[in-house]
Amino acid sequence: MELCNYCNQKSKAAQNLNALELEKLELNCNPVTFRKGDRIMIQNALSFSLVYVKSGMVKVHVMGPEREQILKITKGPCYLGIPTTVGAKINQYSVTAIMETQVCFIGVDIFRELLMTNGNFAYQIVLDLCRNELQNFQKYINQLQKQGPGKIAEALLHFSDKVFNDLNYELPITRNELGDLTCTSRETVSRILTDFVQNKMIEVDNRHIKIINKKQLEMISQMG
DNA sequence: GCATTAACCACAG
DNA sequence: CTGTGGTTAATGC
Repeated sequence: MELCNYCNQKSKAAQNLNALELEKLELNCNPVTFRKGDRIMIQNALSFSLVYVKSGMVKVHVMGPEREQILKITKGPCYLGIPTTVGAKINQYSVTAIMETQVCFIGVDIFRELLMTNGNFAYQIVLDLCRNELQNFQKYINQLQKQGPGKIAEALLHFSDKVFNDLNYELPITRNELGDLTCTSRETVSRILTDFVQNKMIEVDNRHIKIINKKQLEMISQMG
């Protein structure tokens, strides 16, 4: 087993742990590598561990009454499942790898113990949860009040700014999933993308996206 | 009414 | 898995 002490991808929170605490963590930390498409957490399953994504990329999604809803696409390093594991026992959502992803499953009991005994650790976790919630509020508003082009523009910019830090990138998901992420249909996604191409805002080659006119995309994203 | 927007269906690469 | 065309329903001048 990998030793947490020597882990080169320690979270900001875990950097506050002392040798003894890291040893405890080690006993309840199980590293696993997932392939693209593998389910890491399953909605409605009982779970006693949360997930620390060391590297890779995942989608967090729920099956709603009508359709699949993607809550977010996120890359490591990050914690996932803290709300649903610490706050509930049954997973409220699923997590699926969209590329090769290395994670550690961390037992909820040891995690609770660390929260209670190490304030600096706990503070970093709270900080993380806060940022997450704010980001979620932002997404609610965007998705509820913007119309199609605004939502798609926002998603494209999100990948460019927050995920890849590049104007050129490989879209990690299908058009269908992009629809599930932005609350539109795959048909609408593909129409809007060709529209963006015709208006010279982006270039598209299958999954490859190149943002040419970022200003205008931002305009559309903001105007809705 | 008429225009806009987007979902649903169908069908073709 | 994607792109496109037709149809339909909702919404807003």
